[in-house]
Amino acid sequence: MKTTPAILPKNMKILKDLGEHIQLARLRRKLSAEQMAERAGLGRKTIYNIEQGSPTVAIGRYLQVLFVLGLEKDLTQVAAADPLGRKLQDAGIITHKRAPKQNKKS
Amino acid sequence: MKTTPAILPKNMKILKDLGEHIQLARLRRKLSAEQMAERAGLGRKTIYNIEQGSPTVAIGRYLQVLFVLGLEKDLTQVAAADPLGRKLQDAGIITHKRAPKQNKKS
DNA sequence: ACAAAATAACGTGTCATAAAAAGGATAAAA
DNA sequence: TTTTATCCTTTTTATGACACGTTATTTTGT
Repeated sequence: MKTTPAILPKNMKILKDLGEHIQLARLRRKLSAEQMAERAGLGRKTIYNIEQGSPTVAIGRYLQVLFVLGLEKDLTQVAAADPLGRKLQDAGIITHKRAPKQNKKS
Repeated sequence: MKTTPAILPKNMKILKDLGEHIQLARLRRKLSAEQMAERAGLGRKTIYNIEQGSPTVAIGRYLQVLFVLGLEKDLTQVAAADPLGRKLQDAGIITHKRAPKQNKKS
């Protein structure tokens, strides 16, 4: 019975901060939680959960909210740069479509 | 019967791109989807869904994956700046903890 | 070096179950 | 009075386990 994987406090904070930023952005636009819910096509409670930084809310719903705020573009930056990955790639030049085989058995 | 809210193609693309970026980051690290699943504490199918840009995957699971890749910090940038919101705020200076009353029903 | 065989990674389906989301209700705060 | 925090219940949905065929990569044989 795999349950929701434990999320480190450090990572919870990331979501909590994200929720706070979203709430502040909403308030700056003078929108009530209910108005936000309507415009995003979600329930009031989901808005609440998002602003609390709940890890269980689907990313699509976060996106709907960000879209109402006009902030959806921010998501395009996530995982886009990956400087460490580039470095790792430089070490082994060839680009694959799949991960290399890792000699699982025998 | 509120179902999953329709997500605009434009927004779907954002998620699709995010998924691709995550997959590329994984491949650069030479991790198989299964290894990623183990490290993130998720199923391989969820990894697959994330890399396809599924809007239904919980943000906490995206976060777990980003954390394995060392890219979780990218999320801290989302909704953090809000230049439009600042402008709007400048227009009406006062900051509230709640949205203003909006005369709902006469 | 080249082709074929071996094997691991991947795409995708089904199904049972854990979990998300909405709706309603209430109390408290602004 | 309106907005917000939070609880509870029910319906809907996502997730993980398993499985199977496909495809990429590596290895083996010549």
